[in-house]
Amino acid sequence: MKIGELSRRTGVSVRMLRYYEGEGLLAPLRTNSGYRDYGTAEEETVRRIKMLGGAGMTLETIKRLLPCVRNNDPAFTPCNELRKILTQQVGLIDERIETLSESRTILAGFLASVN
Amino acid sequence: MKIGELSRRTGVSVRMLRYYEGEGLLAPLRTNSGYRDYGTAEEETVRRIKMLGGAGMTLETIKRLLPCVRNNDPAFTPCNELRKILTQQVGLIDERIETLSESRTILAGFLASVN
DNA sequence: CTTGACCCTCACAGCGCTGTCAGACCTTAC
DNA sequence: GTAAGGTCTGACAGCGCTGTGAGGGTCAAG
Repeated sequence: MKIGELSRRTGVSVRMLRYYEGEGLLAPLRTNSGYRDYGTAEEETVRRIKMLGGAGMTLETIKRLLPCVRNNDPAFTPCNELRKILTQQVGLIDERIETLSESRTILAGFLASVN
Repeated sequence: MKIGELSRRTGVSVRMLRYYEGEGLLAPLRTNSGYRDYGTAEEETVRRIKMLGGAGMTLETIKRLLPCVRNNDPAFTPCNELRKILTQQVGLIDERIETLSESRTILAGFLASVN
């Protein structure tokens, strides 16, 4: 399928689909005239990228994760990197939450002192 | 005092001090030769900017907040905007934490499914 | 064969900082 | 007077996306 259709199906903008490719996350075939030609597998890949991105992952990180994901369908293939990356990501998120919580405390303190 | 000294005293880089000025958060005097000349009040302002920034605020937001802060010393002067802005900021942080928590849940789910 | 919808590549812009570099002047002290 | 160190302005770069626009092919239907 062409890029417009894939975009409609996945809800990912055409711009972003091309960007994924530039970042090495997708490698669609090309027609003679140069049009990108995506298969069903690519569609699934895009869905996963979207999902992982929605979980706050960088494309760079997703890229590292994709080899563990591309193979079979319903769940993830547990390759060596997988657990490691996921664990790192959770740690990263925890840090961010921690930072935000501290900020929240500070601001809430200010707010309380203004009462 | 000159910018270098202020930088040393506050721990804010020279670059950032100039940036604050460009954003309208500081307005130091100038010597005849064009050097910035900061007073004690400015130093205190920089400390506050740093603190509020550390609490996750945008310079833009801090700028709106400063008029409520500049006047007296130990705490904040409760001007009309103050409560409103602080409340907004706390709300913003809560949203971000919420988003991150959702991401965390998703990733933790993946991680669990890999076990 | 023309029109419209789609596709291509390349590149600029913006978010909110922050570092760094270039080219040039000022100040202090020897 | 010279040298070192501080300051000035201006501008480019990077983070990780994302939209938008220009300029130009492609494909299908009428």
